[in-house]
Amino acid sequence: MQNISLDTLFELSEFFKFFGDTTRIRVIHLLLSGEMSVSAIAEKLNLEQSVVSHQLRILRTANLVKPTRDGRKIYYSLDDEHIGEIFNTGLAHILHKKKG
Amino acid sequence: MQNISLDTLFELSEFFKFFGDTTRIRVIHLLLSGEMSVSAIAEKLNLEQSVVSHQLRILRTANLVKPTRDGRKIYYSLDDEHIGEIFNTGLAHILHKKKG
DNA sequence: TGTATATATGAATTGTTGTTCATATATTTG
DNA sequence: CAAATATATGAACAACAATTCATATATACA
Repeated sequence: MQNISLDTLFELSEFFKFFGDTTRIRVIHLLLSGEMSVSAIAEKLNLEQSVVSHQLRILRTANLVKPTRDGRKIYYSLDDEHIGEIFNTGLAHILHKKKG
Repeated sequence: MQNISLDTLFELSEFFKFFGDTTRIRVIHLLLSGEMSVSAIAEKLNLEQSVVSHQLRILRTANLVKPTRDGRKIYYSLDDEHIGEIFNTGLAHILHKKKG
């Protein structure tokens, strides 16, 4: 293994935290299929609008999603090439584990 | 994207949580080079023994690491083929981001 | 310009998680 | 078997994070 700075390891753990919440992982999963408005996300996931907005702000601040306004709706999409890769790597693990 | 059950998405977020803590990611990083005793981990990471033990228990319960006793020392090693893959995928993201 | 709709945000609350400290358990060795 | 060493664990505390609720901001449209 390479020599990785304490700072980088900290950032790495911070990065994984974004995937470590059910609400956010569900939002991420949804956006893997394409952009979606806040209200559509809330409806699809059966969550309050405020919950979705709060979590989207966290993801947006981290540049994991990006907003595009169209009228009064704001469409969010994934803004990072690596998100799908990370998601799928983790998913492969879960599914593999399920099989035993 | 596939249809992934709510349950699986929950497990996925729980799985990523293990990587979402500085202490744990540092332990994982260390163990990527091979097995190591609890005291050696604590010394190397400059952490209290108790802190390391507590976090190792979390990783052990999740079957991410496994212990092997040798005398009074207990050596921990990674017990999951996917850990390195996940770690490196995340790391690639961080390093890529650093470059801009 | 007033009303409705879409989203964001702040404050309070609640739940969760990590660390600390003290102590327990297990193993080796004198 | 007592003392020393290695690790584990429980309880208390502190820090943090997610949700809720109320409200603010922004846009569209009559």
